[in-house]
Amino acid sequence: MNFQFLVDIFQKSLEKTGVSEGYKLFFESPKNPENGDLATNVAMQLAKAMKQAPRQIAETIIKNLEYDKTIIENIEIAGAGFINVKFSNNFFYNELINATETRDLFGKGKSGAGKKVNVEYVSANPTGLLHMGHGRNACIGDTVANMYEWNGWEVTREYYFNNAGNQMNNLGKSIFARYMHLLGEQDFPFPEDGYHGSYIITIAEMLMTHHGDSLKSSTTEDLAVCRKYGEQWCFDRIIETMKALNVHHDIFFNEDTLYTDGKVNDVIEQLKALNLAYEKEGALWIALSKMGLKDDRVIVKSSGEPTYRLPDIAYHIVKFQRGYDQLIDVFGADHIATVPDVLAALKALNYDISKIDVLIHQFVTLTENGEQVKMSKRSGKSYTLDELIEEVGSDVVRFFFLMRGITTHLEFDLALAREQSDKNPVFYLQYAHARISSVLDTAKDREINKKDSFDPILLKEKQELDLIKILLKFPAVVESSCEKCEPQILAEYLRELAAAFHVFYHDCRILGVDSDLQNSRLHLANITKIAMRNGLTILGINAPDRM
RNA sequence: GCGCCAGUAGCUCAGUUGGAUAGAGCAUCAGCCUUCUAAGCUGAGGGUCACAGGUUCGAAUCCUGUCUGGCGUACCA
Repeated sequence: MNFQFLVDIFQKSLEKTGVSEGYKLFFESPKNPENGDLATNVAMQLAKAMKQAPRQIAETIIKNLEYDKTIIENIEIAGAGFINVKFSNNFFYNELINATETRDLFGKGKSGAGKKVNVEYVSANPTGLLHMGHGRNACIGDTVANMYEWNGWEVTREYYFNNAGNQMNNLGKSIFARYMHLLGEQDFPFPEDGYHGSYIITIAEMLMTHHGDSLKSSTTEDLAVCRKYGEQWCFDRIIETMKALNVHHDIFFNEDTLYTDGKVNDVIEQLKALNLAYEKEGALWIALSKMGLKDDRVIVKSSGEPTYRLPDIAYHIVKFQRGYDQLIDVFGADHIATVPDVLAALKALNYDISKIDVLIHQFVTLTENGEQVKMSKRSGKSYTLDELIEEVGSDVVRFFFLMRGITTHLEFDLALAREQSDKNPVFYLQYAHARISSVLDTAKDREINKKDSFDPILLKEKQELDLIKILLKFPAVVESSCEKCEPQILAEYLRELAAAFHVFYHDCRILGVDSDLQNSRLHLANITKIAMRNGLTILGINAPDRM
């Protein structure tokens, strides 16, 4: 629904009233339906400046209002000075016709037409299997990317593959130690902060089948083989897990290319040229204190290895140079410390950081029977994402990760997720879709053919009008959930839509009523199905025809 | 110590640039299937919006302080 016309006619009325500033004209839908379809508080905002009672101002505004009475049924003053607008049913009927004409593309927006966005998500190190936290990240990132696509953006989905640095060496050493153990060298020391998971042993076993004891001499090359082998194994498994979760990427950006292409050195040179990097105690520091932050940080360790901040900066520059209109990073709360540093450095290097949107999601806790299931990659005791998907299915996993706001801590209730019943919230949505499919199938079986057009005026029951009104919000919800990068808004909306459909279905028969009414109701059911399917598709969840 | 996120019904969470009587799901209780899928629908109970101040016509929402939990505060990522 497009309410711009409403803003326009109010704007005109305000001009006629002689008001030109001191207010922000906007409409919101009142909680209580008795207060109409849309309301504005503009009269209350003006009360002080105009030195008049809000209700009196509202009266003047309404008097100067010119509007089409076939579209707006009623405008009245209520409460402390709200102006409530009630649309006529005709308005909704026209909008419903417009919506059905978009067919399968209902909800598709154009606000991003011609613009390019890069969404980076998951970006887990290839040092192990994905766990719950990565799962939330993957679902948020993938869904945000879907939302941008639905609003007309050209979307690049990217995974930053940290295959350089200390953690990778650590992986190589852990694998090598297990490899030595398998060769009977039980006393070979396991690295102190090594990876303890059983998958390391699996990798070592495979390594032994391929290489026998040829790596035993423990040269740098041997360790590099372990490292590379482990990286590939982890990468393959990560891809598999994401595939099971309906998550994919267009680009896997390898961190090590930042070194081979000289991008990291470029950053160092540029920072030095701006006098923003300096040597101290054998390390290279970035002068964040000159950029408005509190402490300077090391970007190249005294060992000669860079810290994560440096490649992070270089990587963002690479993304900037590809010419996106917007860059989105999806990070877990544990990465929060790096964000201000990277942004400050990019700003100092003259990049427009207003194009960067960093989404920080809070942690996931997995509970079962009121007890927390801990997950830590290095200790090895973890409930992997694979196991979770295997156990409850991808649809449930995705919905559980998306049904909460990204800034809140998410409690993943395993018992509830396992529940294959009406208690499980995702089924409520899928069931609405399956029900509609079933009715449409039954109609076909009975050789009831939906006509090309329908008469919306026949849809005059309260349940029908309620459903229509909620249905018409769909495109705006797709747009605002994208603007706010908040999948939860869409998930919550779909629950509301499903509820409105279930009530309609319960109270209004679709098949077997008067044939014109039957035709109109079939159309209403059909467009509801399309909205539900499109919404679920954006969330990456299946819309089943049968349950 | 400092920074970020959070604190709303028994539990998990919504609450749109400050708005009208603070909502939903689950749980509890009471109803509804000879008719298109009961994984559904209807109703009831359930609240000091962590606490204390402040801003104003109006605060769960904004400001200040306090308390509680999570994350961070590395020459790990």
